[in-house]
Amino acid sequence: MSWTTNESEDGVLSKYHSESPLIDESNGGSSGGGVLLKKGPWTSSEDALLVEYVKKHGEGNWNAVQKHSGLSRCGKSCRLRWANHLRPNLRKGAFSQDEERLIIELHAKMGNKWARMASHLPGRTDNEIKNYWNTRIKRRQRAGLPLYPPDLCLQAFQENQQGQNTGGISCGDRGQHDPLQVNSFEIPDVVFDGLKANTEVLSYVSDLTDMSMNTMLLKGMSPQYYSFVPPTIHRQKRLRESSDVFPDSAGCVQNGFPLFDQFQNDPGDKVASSFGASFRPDLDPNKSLLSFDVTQGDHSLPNGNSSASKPIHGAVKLELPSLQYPETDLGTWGTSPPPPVLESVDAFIQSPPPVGAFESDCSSPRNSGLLDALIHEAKNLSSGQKHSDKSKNSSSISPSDMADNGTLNVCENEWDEYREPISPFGHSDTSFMNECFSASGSSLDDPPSAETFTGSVVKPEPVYADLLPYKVRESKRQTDFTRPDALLGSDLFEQSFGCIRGHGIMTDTIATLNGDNSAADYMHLPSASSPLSQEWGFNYCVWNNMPPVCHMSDLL
DNA sequence: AACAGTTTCAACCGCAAGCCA
DNA sequence: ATGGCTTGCGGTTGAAACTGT
Repeated sequence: MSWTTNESEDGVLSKYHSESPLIDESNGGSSGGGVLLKKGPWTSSEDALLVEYVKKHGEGNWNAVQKHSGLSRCGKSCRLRWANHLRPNLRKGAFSQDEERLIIELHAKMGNKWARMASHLPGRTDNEIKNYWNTRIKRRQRAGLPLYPPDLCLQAFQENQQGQNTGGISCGDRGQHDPLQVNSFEIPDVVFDGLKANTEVLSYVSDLTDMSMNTMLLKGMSPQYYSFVPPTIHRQKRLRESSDVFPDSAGCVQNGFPLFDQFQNDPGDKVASSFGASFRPDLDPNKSLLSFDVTQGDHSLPNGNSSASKPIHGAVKLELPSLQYPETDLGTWGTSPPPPVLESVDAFIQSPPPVGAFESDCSSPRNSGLLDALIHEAKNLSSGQKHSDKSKNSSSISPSDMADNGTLNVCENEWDEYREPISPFGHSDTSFMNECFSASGSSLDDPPSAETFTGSVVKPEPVYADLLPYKVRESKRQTDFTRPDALLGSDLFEQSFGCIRGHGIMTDTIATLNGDNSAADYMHLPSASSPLSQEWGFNYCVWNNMPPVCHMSDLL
């Protein structure tokens, strides 16, 4: 138990430990008289005093609590205790599914505006919501899942388009929309809070109409694009992470296969290495997004075409919108010392690399809700396609690099075959896979158990059952997703992974994770001997967009 | 059972806005 | 206009609880 004087409320002048939960009022009752103020956990007697005080005097004037109640707590502490624990009508316990969904929705809309979010969740405190969200971020990061359900992004986008079509921008939280009254996963005014009254930014919103969501999602808008970095991350921290994430020749960026670094703490190490070994010989850097040549520490390519851009294609594809990191120096990518692998992965998910071509065109709605970033990214992609020439000579990645990349086209074309016909945008493969592999859960937090490749247990990620694409739902009826064998043998699985059949990656992966050869049986595949080159681009796309290899652990 | 690693959550801190004298 | 005070907010910390080995 620590104590401090209230001579400086925020600056602790002295601390010491005491056995006594409460300080004797005789120590001094004046709030300005250097009274020792207690810190740390509240005791029930303190709570009682505070409750009694509020009953008598009402809320507010918290600095007076100490005077009138004998509590040796600073006003701030009293207010916090009251607000978070003592006030009536507080809802305690785990968030319900509806609440969780609402939080996600609200966060997409507001960003880290915990207090505002709390006002939409009766009985919940900003602190609770904040803690929940931070936990969620960690979990989803670790699992390699997007922060937001793809549908949320789509919905935001559609809302935007509707706004365009009806001659106006859907403007943010106007204080009228009460999400509690929204039946479904509706986010009518999501996204554009930060765009109001900013014509420059709005201009890119209009550009959005040039591209479909399909384009956005399929041409490099991998799921990780909408696992946007939360704005909670300090700029300085972002910078550090951004540089950490792009060490020179080592690691995720270099090989363009970021998520697979997660294998490195796992027996799946073998998988990671097998990827490198399997693919390198056949890769054509001009066609593939990836470069597995670990010798490319200078980011140069065999064809001499590019510098930093090509090898990090995959990274950029996987990354978050650059708009939040315009200040990060691209040049630092290759100079920072290699970070710990897992940190790297986490940071990689969280902190996108800056992309010069991206940052050049638009101002960044940095402080807006996270989905703003998606829109921003979409605009960047769009504009990048329009100005491909400009970026070709750039040392940084540009959207056109991605757009021009034949692999992506392959990816898109092939994915069309697998695209969910009912879903308006074919449903991202991420959601598809996420949902496939976690579809057995009925609760938002109740999918099958998942383990990360760090070996630590990760709380399963929410499943948005009602967001399941039709095909998945249909398949779900016929397949027991709680049973890996059933899933692996199902048509759904076949469809999902059919794209990567033929080269044995999946087989190897599963076999590795299983520690046996059963995967080959499940996959009905020839094993690693099959040619890779034709399929690699699309394969990569699938893996790229697929969450997470980690999710293979869900399967197994 | 003991230990270590991880997660959760209550509480603290610093800052900023609003109010008022 | 200014400075002090109060309140509110968002980020961070650290202890407790939990889980795996």
